[in-house]
Amino acid sequence: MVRSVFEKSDAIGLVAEVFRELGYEGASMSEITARTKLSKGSLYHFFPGGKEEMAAEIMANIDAWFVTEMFRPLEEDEPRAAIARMWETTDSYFRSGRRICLIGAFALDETRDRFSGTIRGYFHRWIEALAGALIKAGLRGSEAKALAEEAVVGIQGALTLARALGDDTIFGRTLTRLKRGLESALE
Amino acid sequence: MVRSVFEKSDAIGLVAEVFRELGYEGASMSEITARTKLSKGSLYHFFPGGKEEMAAEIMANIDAWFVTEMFRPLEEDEPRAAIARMWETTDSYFRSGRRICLIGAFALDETRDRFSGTIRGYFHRWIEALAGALIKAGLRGSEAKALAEEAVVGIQGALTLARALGDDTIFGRTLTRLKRGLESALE
DNA sequence: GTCTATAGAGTGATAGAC
DNA sequence: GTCTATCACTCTATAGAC
Repeated sequence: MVRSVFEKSDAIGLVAEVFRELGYEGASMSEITARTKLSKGSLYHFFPGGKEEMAAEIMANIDAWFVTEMFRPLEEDEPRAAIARMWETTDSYFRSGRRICLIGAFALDETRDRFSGTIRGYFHRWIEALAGALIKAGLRGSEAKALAEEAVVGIQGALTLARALGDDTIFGRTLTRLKRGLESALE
Repeated sequence: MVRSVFEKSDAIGLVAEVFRELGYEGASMSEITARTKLSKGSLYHFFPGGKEEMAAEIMANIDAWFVTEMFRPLEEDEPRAAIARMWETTDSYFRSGRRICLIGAFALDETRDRFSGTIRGYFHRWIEALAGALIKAGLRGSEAKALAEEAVVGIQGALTLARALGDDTIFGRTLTRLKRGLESALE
């Protein structure tokens, strides 16, 4: 018998891509087993709570990644450098718009009610961390908050339109516009 | 026996709200019958093609509404007045951000593959109609296109964040910002 | 031997179609 | 309401690591 041994963290990444492509309700266990090549035994071993636990762990995993790679740098590092890295991180994480934001997608339907704390926390911290960096870089609080909100709104909207239009250029174009908006406010 | 007689157009509106709340995969036939009070018999009478036909007709219906109320006015009426009305129509249609964009939500998961033509056409026509009005109002084509895209991106992003954050103010704030951006470009 | 990870048939419930 | 397919999930068996 051939055995492939996975770590739980591998399973989280594989299952995450299925949820990202199919949505929470659209990702059936049989599609998850088919696409990940993980058996039900493995999946229920890693996630005894089933689909809901899978999604919760995936979201926690995404949130933790953003905290490490983006939010904490914005909160703690030199603000202008951290903001510059934020744009790069955003473009590479979302693969120039070809990959959607799972947390944003879950926010749109009733899936939100299962995970509302994580969803709200993720977007709230992103906006607050960016606004904080803008304040440290010299902006007034009200302007910083407005620009941070505008940036996160723009990123989410561009992800929706990139997929809706099948347009590989709109995400990069939007990031460039948002980046310039912040830079001109900081001059 | 009490009978409520529905027209197909009534059924479309009722079922649309269920899809909007639950998503395509999340909206099971039993939830649709429970929430609309329409029997399975009525639903299959109106939509012999089942769920997929329901969703297709709902999207066509939404698209037609936007063509009449927003896209054709932008294309044919006095541009500044049509743009001013677009902001009002957008705010009231999406109920100040409490109602999501069904077509945008369908774009995010594999549901998109079923309806990609309608989804693409809707957003493409919105951007083109707004850009056309901006050109008629005096802007250069490249600037008009960029601002139109920015507006539709911002509307979609604000809808996502309004639901994600449970924030009733972000949608109105975003519309005001986008409106001012267009107005200052037109001065 | 014990233990964990895996495989996948089997469960009752519920899906969408009619 | 009735149909069959598929749903999320359970459970037994067993492979390999120790």
